[in-house]
Amino acid sequence: MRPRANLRLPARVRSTPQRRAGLDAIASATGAFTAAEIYDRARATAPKLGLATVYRTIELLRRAGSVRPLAGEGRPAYVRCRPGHHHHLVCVACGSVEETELCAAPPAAELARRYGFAADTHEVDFYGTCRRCA
Amino acid sequence: MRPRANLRLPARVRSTPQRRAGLDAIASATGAFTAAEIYDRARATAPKLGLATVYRTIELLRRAGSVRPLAGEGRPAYVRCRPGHHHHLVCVACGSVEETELCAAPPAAELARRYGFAADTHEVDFYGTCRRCA
DNA sequence: ATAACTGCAAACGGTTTGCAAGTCT
DNA sequence: AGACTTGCAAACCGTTTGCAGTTAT
Repeated sequence: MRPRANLRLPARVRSTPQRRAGLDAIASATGAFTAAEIYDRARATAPKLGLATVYRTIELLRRAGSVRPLAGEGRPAYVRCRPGHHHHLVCVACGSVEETELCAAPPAAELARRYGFAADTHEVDFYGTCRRCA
Repeated sequence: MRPRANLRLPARVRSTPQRRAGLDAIASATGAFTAAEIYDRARATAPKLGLATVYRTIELLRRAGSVRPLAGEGRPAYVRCRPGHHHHLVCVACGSVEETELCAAPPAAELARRYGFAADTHEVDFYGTCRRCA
């Protein structure tokens, strides 16, 4: 559980029952989630919801920075997150995802100096066992 | 081009023409590569090679730590790499991939203290522009 | 001799797309 | 009214799998 993230649709899009249902399902997700899970959950309130619409809603939120695809091990999944720089602690036991502002990235200046590499972004995900699954 | 990595099959597997072809194609890859690219390239030397065999060869090397799936943006791909702890600098312009041993990952102790999280592994990939594409 | 390996083709799972019908503003 | 959104079903893409035949050891 947890104080639910304030999750909103981007400015210029319409508010439809389907989007609200998807949004609510994502807002109440506790950890990593898949599109199918959101689909199942959201259909409780919007029975005729289509899976494609769920994907479209996720994409909407991804562009807004409120959802990220999770790259690592196992099945593809997404995480709800706040915009801005942070990384994820992914529990391989229960799938919960916690955010941390601790950043594993060497400073860009160091990469530039040593490799001539201009880093735009980086992806960092930690995989391990969370407190409750320990 | 570049000094080619010494890329070898794991100990207990058989050396077949198909595997050698796949192995060579991977060994001579300059940056990130897809299974389909390896397939195309390897068929020059092993015309009857099947795509499934390419995947099986990649999996072999992945388990040996010589190849990693690349998570980030864009199409799925793999990178050849040496075993051991390191991260990747992925050029979004040309697709080249460089390894760096630089790692500023927060020490496991810090994650444990702050989040009760026991980190097993982490994935870090940098996306930006390499020296030549600057 | 035999266990490992291969190609093929079909199956798979997640995601995307084209389109006609419906809905928000 | 008009642009945006939706559901549906089919298409897509990368990957995996079952299997009968082949090959390295």
